[in-house]
Amino acid sequence: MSASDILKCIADPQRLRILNLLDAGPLCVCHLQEILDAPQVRMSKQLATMKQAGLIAAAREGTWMIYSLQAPVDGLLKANLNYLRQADCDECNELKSDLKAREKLVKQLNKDPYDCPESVCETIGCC
Amino acid sequence: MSASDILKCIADPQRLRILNLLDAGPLCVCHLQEILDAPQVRMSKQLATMKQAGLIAAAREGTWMIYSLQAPVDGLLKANLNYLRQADCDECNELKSDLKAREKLVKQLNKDPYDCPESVCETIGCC
DNA sequence: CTAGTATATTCCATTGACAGTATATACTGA
DNA sequence: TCAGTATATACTGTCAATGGAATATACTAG
Repeated sequence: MSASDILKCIADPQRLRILNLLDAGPLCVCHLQEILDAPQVRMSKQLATMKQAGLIAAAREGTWMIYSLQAPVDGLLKANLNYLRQADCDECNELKSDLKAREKLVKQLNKDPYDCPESVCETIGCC
Repeated sequence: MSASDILKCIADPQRLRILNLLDAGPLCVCHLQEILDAPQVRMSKQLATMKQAGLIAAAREGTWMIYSLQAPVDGLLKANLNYLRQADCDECNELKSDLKAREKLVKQLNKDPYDCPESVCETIGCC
């Protein structure tokens, strides 16, 4: 996995948003879909791409798949996320609001624990 | 010019090498060709791409074109160059050796001042 | 075993990036 | 004006990325 390959992953707006969200903690596919308002196929394929690239890891919990950044988190990815989250541009602001949407979703799941299996809640820390 | 567009520029190995070299100071097309061992067409087109992206600037000196990083240097680009130059990977090491090749070239031009017009020498600091 | 839910994969079409060849442009010096 | 050098652009073919529709898989609950 070369630096260029990692940068190509990051260079896609939606993949970047996914990586940004996962950096705040694991999430399952359906929650990513919801936050990013993306169709299932696209999400699944982008996740597959990044998994192949070694940037993220998947773990099954029943019928759900939980994705997280592959540990140890790639330094180049981390450097870019750090930069973009403190910078001021359209895409950077979107990353910030995505993180807020994530918070909101987690709180909502806290109220409605039946929305996801208990083991999932433990993993993503929502309930 | 979005963050993704800039990342797409950086994500190409040869464009990255060009940006890395220009970060050490301006260079003309023929010198870039020489250091990167790339045909003229390819070099010219990649430079055009990055110029359109607003990452680099061009200045004519007679028949020569001198390229430099567009000031102020884009923060995202800088962050990536900084990271990659201190990291340890194949591409990172190539960036380091490119900088050495640049040094060598400048010294060589110092000895052979007729290789390039005087105004060029002043700009790139070779003679 | 069946139905249902969550996710992945296959197939197909479209678009975009990139390379190379040939040609054009911009400039210099005689 | 002409020849030569440095660089840019147009044209064309090829290959990779991306998206959507349909389908397949993996799992759970009954």
